[in-house]
Amino acid sequence: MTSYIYEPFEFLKEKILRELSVYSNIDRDKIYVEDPSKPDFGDLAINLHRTSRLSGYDVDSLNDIFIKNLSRIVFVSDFKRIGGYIDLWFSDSHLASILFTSVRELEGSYGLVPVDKPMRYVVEYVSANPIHPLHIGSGRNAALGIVISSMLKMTGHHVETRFYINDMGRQIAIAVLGFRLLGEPSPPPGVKPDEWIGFIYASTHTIIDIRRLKEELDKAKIDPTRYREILSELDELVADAARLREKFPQYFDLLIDKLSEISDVEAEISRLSQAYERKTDPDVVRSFRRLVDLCLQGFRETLDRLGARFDKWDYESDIAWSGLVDEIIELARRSSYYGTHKNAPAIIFKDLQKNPEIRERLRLPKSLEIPPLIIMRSDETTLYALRDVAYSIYKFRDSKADYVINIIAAEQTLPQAQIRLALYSLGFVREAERLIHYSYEMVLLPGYKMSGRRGRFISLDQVLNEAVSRAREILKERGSRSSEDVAEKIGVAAVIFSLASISPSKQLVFRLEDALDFEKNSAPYLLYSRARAHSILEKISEEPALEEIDYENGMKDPLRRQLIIEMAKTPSIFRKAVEELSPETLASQLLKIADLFNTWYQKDPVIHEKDPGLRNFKIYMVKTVHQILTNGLKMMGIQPLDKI
RNA sequence: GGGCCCGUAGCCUAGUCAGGAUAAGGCGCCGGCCUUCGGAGCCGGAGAUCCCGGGUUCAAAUCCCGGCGGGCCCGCCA
Repeated sequence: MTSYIYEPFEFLKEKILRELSVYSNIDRDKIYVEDPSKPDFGDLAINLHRTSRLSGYDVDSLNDIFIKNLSRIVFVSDFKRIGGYIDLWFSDSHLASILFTSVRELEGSYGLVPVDKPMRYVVEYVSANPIHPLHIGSGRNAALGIVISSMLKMTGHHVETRFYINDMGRQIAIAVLGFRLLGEPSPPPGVKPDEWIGFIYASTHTIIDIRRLKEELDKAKIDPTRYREILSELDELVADAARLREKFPQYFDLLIDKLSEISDVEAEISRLSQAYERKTDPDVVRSFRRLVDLCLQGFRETLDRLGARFDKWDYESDIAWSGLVDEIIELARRSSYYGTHKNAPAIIFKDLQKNPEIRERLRLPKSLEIPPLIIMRSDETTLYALRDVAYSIYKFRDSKADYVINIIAAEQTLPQAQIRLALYSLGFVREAERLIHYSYEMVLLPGYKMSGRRGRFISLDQVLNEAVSRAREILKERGSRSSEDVAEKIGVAAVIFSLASISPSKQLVFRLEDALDFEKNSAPYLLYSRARAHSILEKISEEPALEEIDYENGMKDPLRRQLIIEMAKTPSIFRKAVEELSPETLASQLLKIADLFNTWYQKDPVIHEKDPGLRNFKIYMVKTVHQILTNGLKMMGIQPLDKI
């Protein structure tokens, strides 16, 4: 006999409503219930007005019918009409016994509701350009990707994670130009490879820009306003250059020399870029890959630290070389949506995007007008959007995916919509409908204007290092004797949690001091709460028998009762969080459980409880808290710590 | 100019999609506790025109319309 229930609260709620429906002869779906706004209003509230509208009965008749029948339901212990509501209370012993039985039978997985239909998901995330270290924005992306993929995995889906390596385009070519001019130097000792590449990229870019601006300055002498503008821009650039030079003067100066020998820098950048895309010059290809791989080496170090793991690393250039892009171009040419836009070959979405049904199915923003997608430049090289169409198809094929989730910043809403429309118009209807742009807003650092191409940068590494050293300090202050490893884990967890626990649609101002505020609303707080629960359980040698739990007595205390109710609801809330891909829902439920647990255990001894029935009850409460926090933290991509 | 996202106490956040009770939590502030199963604690308090204005509804933070403020996007860049 299976004796566990995945969602105890939902289970009882449905049981009660079905019985009530039968007794009252009103459809279950027409009885409208809500979560009461506070514990005084019961465990569940029937909204009489709403139910009246749904069922056709007037409020007073409904009240009479329900009041008469509620007393017949064994799972309801009490009920009360207050204003427009009938508030009802679950039978204490039933609720707690279902909860604890499930906790025991589910053997550590309480809180995780297995999905009905496991699906194959691809989660593509981070995918940062490999020309400078990861920054805090990539950190938000990584945190979201970690949570989304572990939520899906832990509830039974198959997940493949992918990192798309944007190794094409002008930016990389600029870095490669500088890299080659310097003789492709390895990072100096102690310098992280991505930081090294970031230096080369920013220096090259800045030197080129200074040179270009100086030429413009000469031409602008006749226009005083423009002249002053350029002058002030130049000032800023020179300051950036000075700062960059300070890092590695000999390399910086060498770069200036070498660049000055090139008469047409732009042409050189284009030459490199095209040689790579067309794979015409093996030496250039080798340089690109060497630079990109160096940078990725640095990325991996940081991502490993965060716990962001990737099953596949996909080079954009491999997609471009694979023939898939040519296939797509061919398909586009034959398509009825083919046309020209700005004198370039394009897919025109004019009529297609007016169809409201298609807009709905492709989840295109209501009034977003989507311009044509240009499929290649006039020099016949490809554009990133088209390569991305090819890559989307590749992801579906290679992973045999049911859904592909792209975790990509909100500023790419339009190109992402273009990709879905392009897929649709080329006949990849299923892919178009199942490609999900998981969008998130920017991360701002207060008072700091970041710029990768100027090397003005706070890297994710710096943020993590600060978080860890702050964690170390706090541990020391508290007299903890835990290892350096614990400080590392707490610091990293704090950063992940602070980046993933607020709605992705909201802009996030990242304040180091907030993320590192280990008091409340933070990973350290959750970890600490779980460690307490863990240590209580460690001190208990026996496994209490479920039959020896005094449920009635256990539920008499309002603090205990409130925690029990919240814990019985948790699996459903977690399930909702997974269905809606909503890390913030997960985070706030975890905080709620931790808050209730801390408030309760503080004044109600568990181990020292004399009454055996009550003691067993409390032990099971701690067990339940422990499981919920363990599983919830794991879904957040945070490994629990038994000792802090 | 057009579009997308955001606006909830001094500050941060949940609730908004699926409208319902006195708008929920945290930080900070004020006052109190001292009983460490892990004090990173506990109790109490003050603090909100839910950006503004209209509309729909018995009922609006939530839905609709119009504004305002902030961010972002509208490239043969990625």
